Amino acid sequence: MNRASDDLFSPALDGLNPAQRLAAGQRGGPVLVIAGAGSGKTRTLVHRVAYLVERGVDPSRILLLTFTRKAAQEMLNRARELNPQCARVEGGTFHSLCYRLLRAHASRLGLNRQFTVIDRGDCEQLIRGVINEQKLKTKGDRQFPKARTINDIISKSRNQELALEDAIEQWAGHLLGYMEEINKAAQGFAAAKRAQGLVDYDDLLFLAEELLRDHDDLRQRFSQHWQHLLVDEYQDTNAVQARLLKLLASEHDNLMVVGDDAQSIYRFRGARVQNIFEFPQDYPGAKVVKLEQNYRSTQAILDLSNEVIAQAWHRYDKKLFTERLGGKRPVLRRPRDDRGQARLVSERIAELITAGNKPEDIAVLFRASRDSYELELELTAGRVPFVKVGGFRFLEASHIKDALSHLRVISNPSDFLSWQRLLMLLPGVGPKKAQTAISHLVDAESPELYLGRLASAPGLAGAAVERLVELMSELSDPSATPLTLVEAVIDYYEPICRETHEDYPRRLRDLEELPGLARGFSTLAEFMAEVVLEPPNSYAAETQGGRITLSTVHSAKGLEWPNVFILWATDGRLPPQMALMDPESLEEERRLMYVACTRAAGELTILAPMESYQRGRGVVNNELSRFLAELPHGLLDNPRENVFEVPLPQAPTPQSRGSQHQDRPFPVGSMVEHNTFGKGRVMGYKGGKKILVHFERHGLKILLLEFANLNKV
DNA sequence: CGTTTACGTAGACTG
DNA sequence: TACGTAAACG
Repeated sequence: MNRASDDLFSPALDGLNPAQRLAAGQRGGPVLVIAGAGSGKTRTLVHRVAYLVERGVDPSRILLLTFTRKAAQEMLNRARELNPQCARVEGGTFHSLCYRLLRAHASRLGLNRQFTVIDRGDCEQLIRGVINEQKLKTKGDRQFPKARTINDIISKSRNQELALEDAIEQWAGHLLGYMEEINKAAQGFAAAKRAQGLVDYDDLLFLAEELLRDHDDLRQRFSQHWQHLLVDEYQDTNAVQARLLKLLASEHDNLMVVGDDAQSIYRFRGARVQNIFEFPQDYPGAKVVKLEQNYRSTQAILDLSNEVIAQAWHRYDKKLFTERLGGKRPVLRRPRDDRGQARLVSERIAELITAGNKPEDIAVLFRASRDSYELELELTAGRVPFVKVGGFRFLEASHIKDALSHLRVISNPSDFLSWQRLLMLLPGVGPKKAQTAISHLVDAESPELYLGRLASAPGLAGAAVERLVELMSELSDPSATPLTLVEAVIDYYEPICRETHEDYPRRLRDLEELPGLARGFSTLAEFMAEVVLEPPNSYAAETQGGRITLSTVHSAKGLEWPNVFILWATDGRLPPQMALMDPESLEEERRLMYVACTRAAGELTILAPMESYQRGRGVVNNELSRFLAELPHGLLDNPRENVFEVPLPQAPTPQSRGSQHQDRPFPVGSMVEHNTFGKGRVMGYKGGKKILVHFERHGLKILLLEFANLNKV
């Protein structure tokens, strides 16, 4: 009878705590799950999937969207253990979903059906080409923005949906003088993509939105097809992703999003933490469930983490708690410099391993990829095996791009970017000859024609070209599998790689990874899309056992280890110098520190070298990261066993601490009214003196409490 | 002579 | 790594 009671006894909800059960056992409609770090978010989603299937929802009509495809696969594997039928649930990333939709309906948008997905490096090269072609840069102009910078600006303007000028103003004010050139570059870039059938990551989202928005039959069809949508990491979605969800959910509103505003760390690439705040308004009647019990860390680590995030502008107030009371207090150590830091960490790692800890239970986290450089040297010297995650991307390595460019022109012959790349591998061919050869290819329509023209293009002759033509005709065999194609390319490219790269042994080893990736794909297009769409970090991580992990904080998102080290917890590194001027960036850095701390289950060691060497400035003193310096005493252990180490800075004065918690006249989340700005919602407090309000008509404002003159609504 | 290639140096985050 | 310049190539 009682509908709630049959849910309560659903086997699919076994083993969940009450809050998790409440979330996983929703029948439908919009649901927002605020899932604190380590609160069993994945577990909840897994059980949610099993619950829906158990209730009779066709598994293939459930769609699970996650940050990486690997995350989706892992969740679905776990769900399958609860109910084998869950194997048929569909899962992936936003980008892979968009790719599928576009692939199936490219013609509706007038898009080349053979379109190729390109990565950031490709975008930059395309922009570089436009700059040269249109002579946007006057010779010797050192101020002229790099292709990378221009691409960043374009991508930011698109992700945040700002006019290009506004994006330049906000992110690169010093380049306002190049407005016209950047504008032309952006237009040329867009034109080049269109002409060559290239689609970048941003395009995937916007084109898919266009497809569903402008073609009502498709919107209806897909929305009806996926009856339940589950979205992980909602705090890191951007505006267009939120609109895509709206379109996909339009027929039923069965949308569950899961996230944690305190862990939003992708603002720099367009993520809108507001999405998670606005969800209840976007979906009136949405249920909000908070998961606050942490199953990962000891109380000592949570105490620190809670304080780190306590002053953040986050609206969904929550305090993590755990049953793992006590635990070792996190340790703060202040070695003299990065070598001292590397030595301390590697020594401690050696101790941990000697004491019986497994290497794979140890992780070292840092803000930027190069922050681990000294430690890598130290670990290599000490023969401690490690795997580094983040920073380097397999697919962006030049030798991988070289090899793949041959396959790209097979699946999309108008991909001139790849033609250029592969032609320039030929001896005696530089940008000029490649360009003229390509202009002879332009109006060829079939791969065969391309081949004919390639062989006869002016300036191209000789044994190397013959080998290339031979390879291309081999690759044109429509019955060949991706695996055999990849092997043919490697056979062809290997001698070139040996010639051009000093460090060819390492590069050849990378190339040997490709056949393994290609295995199992039946079409070249599928394989190429997979390789571009799946963040390549995950490939290496699969095979690693017996190694400690070195990772950027971003790449560590969602993961945990019993023992965690955080490097460079200093002002200038975490937060980085660049973030110090911009309050919103600084907030993101604080969340990053929070994410870093909450990765630790049992033991957390934070390092903050006293000094560092900076180009142009020599040796400089480092302040302890402001996110730690502002904390009350007692949360961190600060041993003085090392001569270079210094005690914690002065504890904050009693009144400043007191004021943080007491002078909060309006509860976070409540509505207030301001004389000029009108109504708004309290998002949080800043430093005890400032309040953060999101006004309905004026957006986010930081106001001084003393003068704001706010009234309760 | 126009191109390609080799080389030295400035500059770097995060996916 | 990428760009600018200079040497080498054809």
